[in-house]
Amino acid sequence: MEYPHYARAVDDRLPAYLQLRDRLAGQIAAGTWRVDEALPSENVLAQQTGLSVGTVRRAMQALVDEGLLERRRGSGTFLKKPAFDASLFRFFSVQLPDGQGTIPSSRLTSRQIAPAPEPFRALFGDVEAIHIERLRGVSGQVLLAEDIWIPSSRFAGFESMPEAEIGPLLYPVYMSRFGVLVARIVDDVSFSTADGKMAERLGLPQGAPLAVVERIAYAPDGMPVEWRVACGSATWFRYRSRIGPG
Amino acid sequence: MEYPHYARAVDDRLPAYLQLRDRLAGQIAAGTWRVDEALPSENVLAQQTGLSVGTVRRAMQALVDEGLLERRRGSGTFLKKPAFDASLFRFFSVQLPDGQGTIPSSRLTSRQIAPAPEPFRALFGDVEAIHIERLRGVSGQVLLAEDIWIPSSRFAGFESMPEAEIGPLLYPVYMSRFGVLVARIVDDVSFSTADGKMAERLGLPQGAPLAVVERIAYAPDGMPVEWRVACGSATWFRYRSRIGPG
DNA sequence: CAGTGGTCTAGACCACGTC
DNA sequence: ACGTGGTCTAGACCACTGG
Repeated sequence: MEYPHYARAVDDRLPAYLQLRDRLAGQIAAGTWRVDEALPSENVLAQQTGLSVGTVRRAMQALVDEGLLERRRGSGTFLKKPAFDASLFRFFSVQLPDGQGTIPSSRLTSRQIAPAPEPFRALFGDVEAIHIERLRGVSGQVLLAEDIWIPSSRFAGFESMPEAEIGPLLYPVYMSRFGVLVARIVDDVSFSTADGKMAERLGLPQGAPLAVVERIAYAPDGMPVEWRVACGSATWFRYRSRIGPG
Repeated sequence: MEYPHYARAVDDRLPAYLQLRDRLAGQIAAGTWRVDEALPSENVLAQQTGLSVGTVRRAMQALVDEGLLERRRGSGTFLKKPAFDASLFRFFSVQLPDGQGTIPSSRLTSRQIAPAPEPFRALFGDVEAIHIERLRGVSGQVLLAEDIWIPSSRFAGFESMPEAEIGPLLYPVYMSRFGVLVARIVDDVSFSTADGKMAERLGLPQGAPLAVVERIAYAPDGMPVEWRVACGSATWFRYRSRIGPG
Protein backbone atom coordinates (compact mmCIF):
# COMPACT_ATOMS: atom_id res chain seq x y z
CA MET A 1 0.00 0.00 0.00
CA GLU A 2 1.13 3.43 -0.89
CA TYR A 3 1.92 5.97 1.77
CA PRO A 4 -0.91 8.39 2.47
CA HIS A 5 -0.39 11.67 0.73
CA TYR A 6 0.53 13.71 3.74
CA ALA A 7 2.82 11.09 5.16
CA ARG A 8 5.06 11.49 2.13
CA ALA A 9 8.02 13.74 2.53
CA VAL A 10 6.93 17.32 2.05
CA ASP A 11 8.28 19.07 -0.98
CA ASP A 12 11.40 20.80 0.28
CA ARG A 13 11.44 23.21 -2.64
CA LEU A 14 8.38 24.85 -1.11
CA PRO A 15 8.70 27.83 1.23
CA ALA A 16 9.13 26.89 4.86
CA TYR A 17 5.66 28.02 5.87
CA LEU A 18 4.04 25.76 3.24
CA GLN A 19 6.21 22.83 4.27
CA LEU A 20 5.10 23.32 7.86
CA ARG A 21 1.48 23.66 6.75
CA ASP A 22 1.74 20.32 4.94
CA ARG A 23 3.47 18.65 7.90
CA LEU A 24 0.75 19.86 10.27
CA ALA A 25 -1.97 18.76 7.86
CA GLY A 26 -0.32 15.34 7.80
CA GLN A 27 -0.30 15.14 11.59
CA ILE A 28 -3.93 16.20 11.67
CA ALA A 29 -4.79 13.50 9.13
CA ALA A 30 -2.89 10.99 11.27
CA GLY A 31 -5.06 11.87 14.25
CA THR A 32 -2.33 13.47 16.36
CA TRP A 33 -4.87 15.81 17.94
CA ARG A 34 -8.48 15.20 18.89
CA VAL A 35 -11.23 17.51 17.80
CA ASP A 36 -11.25 20.66 19.92
CA GLU A 37 -7.83 19.84 21.30
CA ALA A 38 -5.24 22.60 21.27
CA LEU A 39 -2.23 22.30 19.02
CA PRO A 40 1.15 23.37 20.37
CA SER A 41 1.35 27.14 20.69
CA GLU A 42 3.12 29.28 18.15
CA ASN A 43 6.10 29.71 20.42
CA VAL A 44 6.45 25.99 21.05
CA LEU A 45 6.14 25.14 17.37
CA ALA A 46 8.67 27.82 16.49
CA GLN A 47 11.14 26.34 18.95
CA GLN A 48 10.49 22.77 17.77
CA THR A 49 10.85 23.60 14.11
CA GLY A 50 13.62 26.15 14.38
CA LEU A 51 11.47 28.61 12.46
CA SER A 52 10.50 32.06 13.60
CA VAL A 53 7.12 32.69 15.17
CA GLY A 54 5.97 34.71 12.18
CA THR A 55 6.60 31.83 9.83
CA VAL A 56 4.79 29.41 12.11
CA ARG A 57 1.86 31.84 12.27
CA ARG A 58 1.65 31.87 8.51
CA ALA A 59 1.56 28.07 8.30
CA MET A 60 -1.18 27.85 10.92
CA GLN A 61 -3.16 30.67 9.31
CA ALA A 62 -3.17 28.72 6.04
CA LEU A 63 -4.83 25.81 7.83
CA VAL A 64 -7.29 28.19 9.46
CA ASP A 65 -8.18 29.46 5.99
CA GLU A 66 -8.72 25.88 4.85
CA GLY A 67 -11.13 25.37 7.73
CA LEU A 68 -9.07 22.84 9.68
CA LEU A 69 -8.03 24.97 12.63
CA GLU A 70 -9.58 27.64 14.75
CA ARG A 71 -7.68 30.29 16.66
CA ARG A 72 -8.89 31.66 19.97
CA ARG A 73 -6.98 34.64 21.28
CA GLY A 74 -5.74 34.16 24.78
CA SER A 75 -6.44 30.48 24.61
CA GLY A 76 -4.81 28.64 21.73
CA THR A 77 -5.21 27.08 18.29
CA PHE A 78 -7.65 24.19 18.14
CA LEU A 79 -8.54 21.37 15.77
CA LYS A 80 -11.96 22.02 14.32
CA LYS A 81 -14.63 19.41 14.01
CA PRO A 82 -14.53 18.30 10.37
CA ALA A 83 -17.88 19.82 9.47
CA PHE A 84 -15.91 20.06 6.27
CA ASP A 85 -18.14 18.06 3.98
CA ALA A 86 -21.27 19.52 5.49
CA SER A 87 -20.12 23.05 4.82
CA LEU A 88 -19.01 22.23 1.31
CA PHE A 89 -21.77 19.86 0.41
CA ARG A 90 -24.28 22.43 1.27
CA PHE A 91 -26.87 22.03 -1.40
CA PHE A 92 -29.94 20.11 -0.34
CA SER A 93 -29.42 21.90 2.87
CA VAL A 94 -32.48 20.85 3.08
CA GLN A 95 -35.59 22.50 1.77
CA LEU A 96 -38.06 19.84 2.88
CA PRO A 97 -41.67 20.90 3.53
CA ASP A 98 -41.10 20.68 7.28
CA GLY A 99 -37.40 20.31 7.77
CA GLN A 100 -34.54 22.45 8.91
CA GLY A 101 -31.00 22.15 7.62
CA THR A 102 -29.74 18.72 8.56
CA ILE A 103 -26.92 16.59 7.24
CA PRO A 104 -28.48 14.03 4.91
CA SER A 105 -27.97 10.40 5.78
CA SER A 106 -25.92 8.41 3.35
CA ARG A 107 -25.97 4.90 1.90
CA LEU A 108 -23.31 3.48 -0.37
CA THR A 109 -25.09 1.28 -2.89
CA SER A 110 -22.05 0.24 -4.90
CA ARG A 111 -18.26 0.42 -4.74
CA GLN A 112 -16.06 -1.12 -7.39
CA ILE A 113 -13.11 -0.65 -9.65
CA ALA A 114 -14.66 0.44 -12.93
CA PRO A 115 -13.75 2.22 -16.13
CA ALA A 116 -14.14 5.95 -15.56
CA PRO A 117 -16.08 8.29 -17.82
CA GLU A 118 -14.34 10.82 -20.01
CA PRO A 119 -14.44 13.84 -17.66
CA PHE A 120 -12.59 11.82 -15.03
CA ARG A 121 -9.95 10.66 -17.49
CA ALA A 122 -9.48 14.21 -18.72
CA LEU A 123 -8.62 15.24 -15.17
CA PHE A 124 -6.70 12.27 -13.85
CA GLY A 125 -5.28 10.69 -16.97
CA ASP A 126 -5.72 7.05 -17.83
CA VAL A 127 -5.54 5.67 -14.29
CA GLU A 128 -7.56 3.03 -12.49
CA ALA A 129 -10.65 4.42 -10.80
CA ILE A 130 -13.00 3.41 -8.00
CA HIS A 131 -16.64 4.11 -8.69
CA ILE A 132 -18.89 4.84 -5.72
CA GLU A 133 -22.65 5.09 -5.97
CA ARG A 134 -24.32 6.79 -3.09
CA LEU A 135 -27.85 7.70 -2.11
CA ARG A 136 -28.50 10.52 0.31
CA GLY A 137 -31.72 11.51 1.92
CA VAL A 138 -33.57 12.40 5.05
CA SER A 139 -35.76 10.04 7.03
CA GLY A 140 -36.10 7.37 4.40
CA GLN A 141 -36.79 9.77 1.58
CA VAL A 142 -34.10 9.63 -1.14
CA LEU A 143 -33.14 13.12 -2.26
CA LEU A 144 -29.83 12.81 -4.00
CA ALA A 145 -28.08 10.20 -6.12
CA GLU A 146 -24.33 10.56 -6.44
CA ASP A 147 -21.73 8.97 -8.65
CA ILE A 148 -18.25 9.47 -7.29
CA TRP A 149 -14.97 8.53 -8.93
CA ILE A 150 -11.63 8.51 -7.13
CA PRO A 151 -8.24 7.28 -8.34
CA SER A 152 -7.42 3.91 -6.82
CA SER A 153 -3.77 4.94 -6.50
CA ARG A 154 -4.56 7.42 -3.73
CA PHE A 155 -7.49 5.50 -2.29
CA ALA A 156 -6.27 1.92 -2.48
CA GLY A 157 -8.67 -0.38 -0.67
CA PHE A 158 -11.55 2.05 -0.40
CA GLU A 159 -13.82 -0.29 -2.34
CA SER A 160 -13.45 -2.97 0.32
CA MET A 161 -13.54 -0.86 3.47
CA PRO A 162 -16.24 -1.93 5.93
CA GLU A 163 -19.21 0.35 5.39
CA ALA A 164 -19.44 0.88 9.13
CA GLU A 165 -16.18 2.80 9.01
CA ILE A 166 -17.56 5.25 6.48
CA GLY A 167 -19.80 7.90 7.95
CA PRO A 168 -22.27 10.12 6.19
CA LEU A 169 -19.44 12.37 5.03
CA LEU A 170 -16.66 11.22 2.72
CA TYR A 171 -14.05 13.95 3.09
CA PRO A 172 -13.26 13.16 6.72
CA VAL A 173 -12.71 9.55 5.61
CA TYR A 174 -10.43 10.68 2.81
CA MET A 175 -8.40 12.58 5.36
CA SER A 176 -8.29 10.14 8.26
CA ARG A 177 -7.91 6.93 6.23
CA PHE A 178 -5.95 8.04 3.20
CA GLY A 179 -4.31 11.26 4.30
CA VAL A 180 -5.98 13.14 1.48
CA LEU A 181 -7.10 16.65 2.35
CA VAL A 182 -9.67 18.31 0.15
CA ALA A 183 -8.76 21.98 0.08
CA ARG A 184 -10.58 23.33 -2.92
CA ILE A 185 -13.76 22.57 -4.80
CA VAL A 186 -15.24 23.57 -8.13
CA ASP A 187 -18.96 22.93 -8.47
CA ASP A 188 -20.98 23.22 -11.65
CA VAL A 189 -24.74 23.43 -11.20
CA SER A 190 -27.01 22.74 -14.14
CA PHE A 191 -30.45 21.48 -15.02
CA SER A 192 -31.56 18.31 -16.75
CA THR A 193 -34.28 15.69 -16.73
CA ALA A 194 -34.25 12.19 -15.30
CA ASP A 195 -33.57 9.27 -17.61
CA GLY A 196 -34.93 5.83 -16.76
CA LYS A 197 -32.10 4.72 -14.50
CA MET A 198 -31.84 8.00 -12.61
CA ALA A 199 -35.61 8.19 -12.18
CA GLU A 200 -35.53 4.77 -10.57
CA ARG A 201 -32.65 5.63 -8.24
CA LEU A 202 -34.42 8.75 -7.04
CA GLY A 203 -37.96 7.40 -7.05
CA LEU A 204 -39.09 10.05 -9.50
CA PRO A 205 -41.14 9.80 -12.67
CA GLN A 206 -39.10 9.52 -15.83
CA GLY A 207 -38.47 12.94 -17.35
CA ALA A 208 -38.76 14.69 -13.98
CA PRO A 209 -36.79 17.96 -13.71
CA LEU A 210 -33.36 17.33 -12.26
CA ALA A 211 -30.72 19.48 -10.63
CA VAL A 212 -27.19 18.33 -11.41
CA VAL A 213 -24.05 19.27 -9.51
CA GLU A 214 -20.72 18.26 -11.00
CA ARG A 215 -17.86 18.61 -8.59
CA ILE A 216 -14.11 18.45 -8.84
CA ALA A 217 -12.22 18.30 -5.55
CA TYR A 218 -8.56 19.31 -5.29
CA ALA A 219 -5.81 18.71 -2.75
CA PRO A 220 -3.81 21.69 -1.45
CA ASP A 221 -1.10 20.96 -4.01
CA GLY A 222 -3.60 21.55 -6.80
CA MET A 223 -3.93 17.92 -7.88
CA PRO A 224 -7.48 16.66 -8.42
CA VAL A 225 -8.55 13.96 -5.98
CA GLU A 226 -12.21 13.31 -6.73
CA TRP A 227 -14.82 13.80 -9.43
CA ARG A 228 -18.50 13.44 -8.62
CA VAL A 229 -21.89 14.03 -10.14
CA ALA A 230 -24.90 14.53 -7.88
CA CYS A 231 -28.48 14.55 -9.10
CA GLY A 232 -31.70 15.37 -7.30
CA SER A 233 -35.17 16.57 -8.01
CA ALA A 234 -35.09 20.19 -9.10
CA THR A 235 -38.16 20.82 -6.99
CA TRP A 236 -36.43 20.67 -3.60
CA PHE A 237 -33.08 21.77 -4.83
CA ARG A 238 -31.26 24.64 -3.19
CA TYR A 239 -27.58 25.40 -3.67
CA ARG A 240 -25.86 28.03 -1.57
CA SER A 241 -22.60 29.59 -2.63
CA ARG A 242 -20.51 32.07 -0.71
CA ILE A 243 -18.03 34.14 -2.64
CA GLY A 244 -15.42 36.26 -0.99
CA PRO A 245 -14.00 36.38 2.54
CA GLY A 246 -16.16 34.95 5.27
CA MET B 1 -25.90 63.84 -0.66
CA GLU B 2 -24.18 61.47 1.66
CA TYR B 3 -20.48 60.88 1.42
CA PRO B 4 -19.56 57.74 -0.44
CA HIS B 5 -18.74 54.93 1.90
CA TYR B 6 -15.03 54.92 1.35
CA ALA B 7 -14.69 58.68 1.47
CA ARG B 8 -15.83 58.65 5.07
CA ALA B 9 -13.14 58.78 7.68
CA VAL B 10 -11.81 55.30 8.25
CA ASP B 11 -12.57 53.78 11.60
CA ASP B 12 -9.50 54.58 13.68
CA ARG B 13 -10.31 51.85 16.15
CA LEU B 14 -9.39 49.35 13.46
CA PRO B 15 -5.85 47.93 13.18
CA ALA B 16 -3.53 50.01 11.05
CA TYR B 17 -3.46 47.52 8.18
CA LEU B 18 -7.27 47.57 7.90
CA GLN B 19 -7.33 51.36 8.01
CA LEU B 20 -4.81 51.45 5.19
CA ARG B 21 -6.80 48.84 3.27
CA ASP B 22 -9.91 51.01 3.53
CA ARG B 23 -8.00 54.16 2.57
CA LEU B 24 -6.58 52.45 -0.51
CA ALA B 25 -10.00 51.06 -1.43
CA GLY B 26 -11.33 54.61 -1.19
CA GLN B 27 -8.64 55.91 -3.49
CA ILE B 28 -9.33 53.11 -5.94
CA ALA B 29 -13.04 53.96 -5.89
CA ALA B 30 -12.14 57.61 -6.46
CA GLY B 31 -10.25 56.64 -9.60
CA THR B 32 -6.76 57.54 -8.34
CA TRP B 33 -5.24 54.80 -10.49
CA ARG B 34 -6.21 53.58 -13.93
CA VAL B 35 -6.76 49.92 -14.65
CA ASP B 36 -3.44 48.11 -14.99
CA GLU B 37 -1.60 51.06 -13.51
CA ALA B 38 0.88 50.35 -10.73
CA LEU B 39 0.15 51.55 -7.24
CA PRO B 40 3.02 53.00 -5.20
CA SER B 41 5.43 50.28 -4.15
CA GLU B 42 5.40 48.83 -0.67
CA ASN B 43 8.44 50.85 0.32
CA VAL B 44 6.96 54.11 -0.90
CA LEU B 45 3.65 53.49 0.81
CA ALA B 46 5.43 52.54 4.01
CA GLN B 47 7.35 55.80 3.93
CA GLN B 48 4.26 57.85 3.09
CA THR B 49 2.13 56.29 5.80
CA GLY B 50 4.79 55.95 8.45
CA LEU B 51 3.93 52.27 8.74
CA SER B 52 6.35 49.41 8.37
CA VAL B 53 6.59 47.52 5.10
CA GLY B 54 5.07 44.40 6.64
CA THR B 55 1.95 46.28 7.67
CA VAL B 56 1.63 47.84 4.22
CA ARG B 57 2.00 44.38 2.68
CA ARG B 58 -0.85 43.10 4.78
CA ALA B 59 -3.15 45.93 3.71
CA MET B 60 -2.36 45.38 0.04
CA GLN B 61 -2.74 41.62 0.37
CA ALA B 62 -6.24 42.12 1.74
CA LEU B 63 -7.17 44.00 -1.43
CA VAL B 64 -5.56 41.29 -3.54
CA ASP B 65 -7.75 38.76 -1.74
CA GLU B 66 -10.78 40.88 -2.53
CA GLY B 67 -9.82 40.81 -6.19
CA LEU B 68 -9.03 44.51 -6.59
CA LEU B 69 -5.26 44.34 -6.93
CA GLU B 70 -2.78 42.03 -8.56
CA ARG B 71 0.82 41.63 -7.50
CA ARG B 72 3.57 40.88 -9.98
CA ARG B 73 6.89 40.01 -8.46
CA GLY B 74 9.69 42.16 -9.73
CA SER B 75 7.27 44.55 -11.28
CA GLY B 76 4.73 46.03 -8.90
CA THR B 77 1.17 45.98 -7.59
CA PHE B 78 -1.47 46.83 -10.18
CA LEU B 79 -5.11 47.80 -10.27
CA LYS B 80 -7.08 44.95 -11.76
CA LYS B 81 -9.71 45.39 -14.39
CA PRO B 82 -12.99 45.19 -12.50
CA ALA B 83 -13.96 41.88 -14.03
CA PHE B 84 -15.49 41.74 -10.61
CA ASP B 85 -19.08 41.43 -11.65
CA ALA B 86 -18.18 39.11 -14.50
CA SER B 87 -16.28 36.79 -12.22
CA LEU B 88 -19.01 36.80 -9.62
CA PHE B 89 -21.94 36.82 -11.96
CA ARG B 90 -20.63 33.81 -13.66
CA PHE B 91 -23.69 31.78 -14.32
CA PHE B 92 -24.92 31.95 -17.86
CA SER B 93 -21.27 31.93 -18.62
CA VAL B 94 -22.65 31.19 -21.43
CA GLN B 95 -23.67 27.74 -22.56
CA LEU B 96 -25.22 28.75 -25.87
CA PRO B 97 -25.41 26.16 -28.68
CA ASP B 98 -22.57 27.90 -30.52
CA GLY B 99 -21.17 30.45 -28.13
CA GLN B 100 -18.14 30.80 -25.93
CA GLY B 101 -18.11 32.52 -22.56
CA THR B 102 -18.83 36.19 -23.09
CA ILE B 103 -20.06 38.92 -20.79
CA PRO B 104 -23.77 39.29 -21.44
CA SER B 105 -24.99 42.64 -22.64
CA SER B 106 -27.31 44.49 -20.32
CA ARG B 107 -30.39 46.67 -20.63
CA LEU B 108 -32.06 48.45 -17.73
CA THR B 109 -35.80 48.34 -18.38
CA SER B 110 -36.92 50.12 -15.23
CA ARG B 111 -35.46 52.11 -12.35
CA GLN B 112 -37.63 53.62 -9.65
CA ILE B 113 -38.12 54.12 -5.95
CA ALA B 114 -40.48 51.35 -4.97
CA PRO B 115 -41.62 49.42 -1.94
CA ALA B 116 -39.21 46.53 -1.42
CA PRO B 117 -40.27 42.92 -0.93
CA GLU B 118 -39.94 41.20 2.40
CA PRO B 119 -36.48 39.60 1.93
CA PHE B 120 -35.01 43.05 1.27
CA ARG B 121 -36.67 44.56 4.33
CA ALA B 122 -35.46 41.68 6.46
CA LEU B 123 -31.90 42.55 5.45
CA PHE B 124 -31.95 46.32 5.29
CA GLY B 125 -34.73 47.27 7.64
CA ASP B 126 -37.57 49.53 6.66
CA VAL B 127 -35.60 51.86 4.41
CA GLU B 128 -36.39 53.38 1.05
CA ALA B 129 -35.32 51.19 -1.87
CA ILE B 130 -34.54 51.63 -5.54
CA HIS B 131 -35.85 48.84 -7.76
CA ILE B 132 -33.92 48.05 -10.93
CA GLU B 133 -35.19 45.72 -13.63
CA ARG B 134 -32.58 44.47 -15.99
CA LEU B 135 -32.47 42.15 -18.97
CA ARG B 136 -29.26 40.45 -19.96
CA GLY B 137 -28.52 38.46 -23.05
CA VAL B 138 -26.23 37.80 -25.93
CA SER B 139 -26.78 39.07 -29.46
CA GLY B 140 -30.39 40.08 -29.06
CA GLN B 141 -31.42 36.90 -27.30
CA VAL B 142 -32.68 37.56 -23.77
CA LEU B 143 -31.25 35.05 -21.33
CA LEU B 144 -31.70 36.52 -17.91
CA ALA B 145 -34.21 38.78 -16.16
CA GLU B 146 -33.01 40.45 -12.97
CA ASP B 147 -34.76 42.35 -10.22
CA ILE B 148 -32.31 44.33 -8.15
CA TRP B 149 -33.01 46.30 -4.98
CA ILE B 150 -30.56 48.74 -3.42
CA PRO B 151 -31.06 51.13 -0.50
CA SER B 152 -31.53 54.68 -1.74
CA SER B 153 -29.50 56.01 1.19
CA ARG B 154 -26.27 54.58 -0.20
CA PHE B 155 -27.21 54.93 -3.85
CA ALA B 156 -28.97 58.30 -3.90
CA GLY B 157 -29.69 59.34 -7.47
CA PHE B 158 -29.05 55.98 -9.10
CA GLU B 159 -32.58 55.89 -10.46
CA SER B 160 -31.96 59.04 -12.49
CA MET B 161 -28.40 58.42 -13.69
CA PRO B 162 -28.03 58.56 -17.46
CA GLU B 163 -28.12 55.01 -18.74
CA ALA B 164 -25.06 55.73 -20.88
CA GLU B 165 -22.99 56.01 -17.69
CA ILE B 166 -24.00 52.52 -16.60
CA GLY B 167 -22.11 49.76 -18.34
CA PRO B 168 -23.02 46.10 -18.57
CA LEU B 169 -21.70 45.53 -15.05
CA LEU B 170 -23.20 47.16 -11.98
CA TYR B 171 -20.54 46.61 -9.33
CA PRO B 172 -17.96 48.86 -10.99
CA VAL B 173 -20.65 51.58 -11.05
CA TYR B 174 -21.40 51.02 -7.39
CA MET B 175 -17.73 51.51 -6.67
CA SER B 176 -16.85 54.40 -8.96
CA ARG B 177 -20.08 56.41 -8.53
CA PHE B 178 -21.10 55.63 -4.98
CA GLY B 179 -17.91 54.41 -3.34
CA VAL B 180 -19.55 51.13 -2.47
CA LEU B 181 -17.29 48.11 -2.74
CA VAL B 182 -18.88 44.69 -2.97
CA ALA B 183 -16.58 42.35 -1.10
CA ARG B 184 -18.70 39.32 -0.39
CA ILE B 185 -21.60 37.54 -2.04
CA VAL B 186 -24.07 34.86 -1.02
CA ASP B 187 -25.91 33.20 -3.88
CA ASP B 188 -28.83 30.83 -3.56
CA VAL B 189 -29.58 28.71 -6.63
CA SER B 190 -32.90 26.97 -7.08
CA PHE B 191 -35.28 25.93 -9.82
CA SER B 192 -38.83 27.00 -10.49
CA THR B 193 -41.21 27.54 -13.38
CA ALA B 194 -42.05 30.73 -15.23
CA ASP B 195 -45.24 32.56 -14.33
CA GLY B 196 -46.98 34.75 -16.90
CA LYS B 197 -44.96 37.91 -16.31
CA MET B 198 -41.60 36.19 -16.14
CA ALA B 199 -42.37 34.11 -19.23
CA GLU B 200 -43.05 37.32 -21.11
CA ARG B 201 -39.88 39.03 -19.94
CA LEU B 202 -37.77 36.08 -21.01
CA GLY B 203 -39.68 35.14 -24.12
CA LEU B 204 -40.39 31.66 -22.82
CA PRO B 205 -43.58 29.63 -22.74
CA GLN B 206 -45.50 29.90 -19.49
CA GLY B 207 -44.52 27.12 -17.11
CA ALA B 208 -41.06 26.73 -18.63
CA PRO B 209 -38.40 25.47 -16.21
CA LEU B 210 -36.58 28.38 -14.61
CA ALA B 211 -33.25 28.75 -12.85
CA VAL B 212 -33.38 31.28 -10.02
CA VAL B 213 -30.38 32.88 -8.35
CA GLU B 214 -31.01 34.99 -5.28
CA ARG B 215 -28.04 37.09 -4.32
CA ILE B 216 -27.10 39.18 -1.32
CA ALA B 217 -24.05 41.42 -1.75
CA TYR B 218 -22.10 42.74 1.23
CA ALA B 219 -19.59 45.54 1.74
CA PRO B 220 -16.28 44.78 3.46
CA ASP B 221 -17.74 45.99 6.75
CA GLY B 222 -20.37 43.24 6.59
CA MET B 223 -23.32 45.49 5.81
CA PRO B 224 -25.60 44.33 3.00
CA VAL B 225 -25.62 46.63 -0.02
CA GLU B 226 -27.75 44.86 -2.61
CA TRP B 227 -30.39 42.17 -2.99
CA ARG B 228 -31.16 40.70 -6.39
CA VAL B 229 -33.09 37.87 -7.97
CA ALA B 230 -32.07 36.61 -11.40
CA CYS B 231 -34.16 34.24 -13.48
CA GLY B 232 -33.37 32.46 -16.71
CA SER B 233 -34.35 29.40 -18.63
CA ALA B 234 -33.08 26.34 -16.79
CA THR B 235 -32.13 24.77 -20.10
CA TRP B 236 -29.08 26.91 -20.76
CA PHE B 237 -28.30 27.42 -17.12
CA ARG B 238 -24.87 26.73 -15.73
CA TYR B 239 -23.65 28.05 -12.40
CA ARG B 240 -20.02 27.65 -11.40
CA SER B 241 -18.92 27.95 -7.82
CA ARG B 242 -15.39 27.78 -6.48
CA ILE B 243 -14.93 26.97 -2.83
CA GLY B 244 -11.64 27.35 -1.08
CA PRO B 245 -8.41 29.13 -1.96
CA GLY B 246 -7.82 29.87 -5.62
C1' DC C 1 21.53 46.76 -12.44
C1' DA C 2 18.11 48.95 -9.62
C1' DG C 3 13.57 48.14 -7.98
C1' DT C 4 9.86 45.04 -7.09
C1' DG C 5 7.38 41.68 -4.45
C1' DG C 6 8.20 36.89 -1.65
C1' DT C 7 10.06 34.97 2.30
C1' DC C 8 11.91 35.02 6.86
C1' DT C 9 13.77 36.70 11.27
C1' DA C 10 13.79 38.24 16.15
C1' DG C 11 12.18 40.90 18.57
C1' DA C 12 8.16 44.43 20.68
C1' DC C 13 3.64 45.61 22.81
C1' DC C 14 -1.24 44.71 23.25
C1' DA C 15 -5.96 42.35 24.20
C1' DC C 16 -7.79 38.56 25.88
C1' DG C 17 -8.67 33.88 28.59
C1' DT C 18 -7.61 31.02 32.09
C1' DC C 19 -6.25 30.01 36.39
C1' DA D 1 0.11 36.51 36.70
C1' DC D 2 0.87 33.99 32.86
C1' DG D 3 0.34 32.25 28.32
C1' DT D 4 -2.23 32.81 24.20
C1' DG D 5 -2.93 34.80 19.71
C1' DG D 6 -3.18 39.80 17.18
C1' DT D 7 -0.60 43.50 15.62
C1' DC D 8 3.53 45.85 14.29
C1' DT D 9 8.44 46.90 13.53
C1' DA D 10 12.93 47.13 11.11
C1' DG D 11 15.58 44.93 9.25
C1' DA D 12 17.57 40.63 6.09
C1' DC D 13 18.15 37.83 1.78
C1' DC D 14 16.13 36.00 -2.42
C1' DA D 15 13.78 35.64 -7.21
C1' DC D 16 12.17 38.02 -10.59
C1' DT D 17 11.21 42.07 -14.02
C1' DG D 18 12.46 45.79 -16.47
C1' DG D 19 15.18 49.03 -18.74
